[in-house]
Amino acid sequence: MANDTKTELLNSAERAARTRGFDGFSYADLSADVGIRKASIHHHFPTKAALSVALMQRYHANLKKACDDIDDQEPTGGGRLAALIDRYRTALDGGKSLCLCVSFSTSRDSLPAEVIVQIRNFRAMMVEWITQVFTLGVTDGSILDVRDPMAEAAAMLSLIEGAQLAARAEENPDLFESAVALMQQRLQ
Amino acid sequence: MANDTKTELLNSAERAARTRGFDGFSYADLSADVGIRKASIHHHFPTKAALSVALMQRYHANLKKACDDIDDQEPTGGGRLAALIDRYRTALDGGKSLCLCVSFSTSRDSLPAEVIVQIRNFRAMMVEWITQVFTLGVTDGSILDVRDPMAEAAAMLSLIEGAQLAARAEENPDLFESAVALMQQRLQ
DNA sequence: GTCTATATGTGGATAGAC
DNA sequence: GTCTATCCACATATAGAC
Repeated sequence: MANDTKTELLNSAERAARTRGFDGFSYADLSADVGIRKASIHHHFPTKAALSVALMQRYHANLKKACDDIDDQEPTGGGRLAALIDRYRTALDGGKSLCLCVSFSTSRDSLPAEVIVQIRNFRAMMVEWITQVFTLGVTDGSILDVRDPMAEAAAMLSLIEGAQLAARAEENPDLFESAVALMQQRLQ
Repeated sequence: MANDTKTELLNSAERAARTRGFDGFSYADLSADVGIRKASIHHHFPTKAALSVALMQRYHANLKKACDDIDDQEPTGGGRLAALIDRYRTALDGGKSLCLCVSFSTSRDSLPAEVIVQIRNFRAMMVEWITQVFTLGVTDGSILDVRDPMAEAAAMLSLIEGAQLAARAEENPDLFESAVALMQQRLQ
């Protein structure tokens, strides 16, 4: 079930979208990557718009689960925020890949309206989770100098997305580290 | 000299690239926008790669000048940083447009090697300038809680670029404000 | 579910007249 | 410097056989 064609197509498409953007890959690329003909892809995803919806849906679910897993494994606010930063660091893949949400944002006008809604929901979910993490960090003293958890959360998400973008621009993961260094120093 | 065809093409291309990404516009779009035929555009910019180089070159010069102007007009570090944030806020155009550097970063693989170098130079220039602003802000006391000016600068650039991206994702400038609110509170 | 074959549009780019 | 006309590659998508 995990390695069926549909899943392989989603994997290939997500990799492509995150490295080259939504307008930067085609069904021909997926065809070459997965090893089936272009026309066969349409059987699984009738249009590229439908594919983009499926991508965002799976991405949202995956990140939600990642946040839940972090909650299970890290007891402190600081530990949870550090784990989130690490997740984005890993997703960068050495400066070759972006968060799908970041990648889709620049291609906004090429995407169906449904994906725009999905992007809004994704960001709302992330900001809400990060806000709770900051709130916990105040309570347990594991994050320094927290003024306003909600404002911190909005800034935090922009910071790590911007840090990914900087690293992607030069394909240099050091730029991600430079951008998040100050924030990491606040985590105990 | 300011409104010749070449400049109009650059203006149209920059607007297009910043709203739809480098892969999101074509010579046909520029043709319709500027009012000359596709083939005529090739007289001014033989290839799209050459056009992208010209765009980044002009963008770099424009931002350099903007920073110089801010230096002239704002005496304090806090004032200068606030002016930079305002520049990025204005560039957002209500959530429709990104910094060219941000837009190009996601299309990295479609761009000529020369542009990648230009992006690196652009970011280096910006980080250097912001670092000096933070240093001044420590001296004159106009920016609160500055730990390390260089680290602050890297984080600052990622923050405002990420904030633009968030606002662009939902075409909602409020998200830019939410992301930069905490930073603005540190400016006197 | 995958294939071949094809339709139809658009991409960047060139040749040569004016 | 701009035009018409054209090239070729590639995009998404469909029809119908196996």
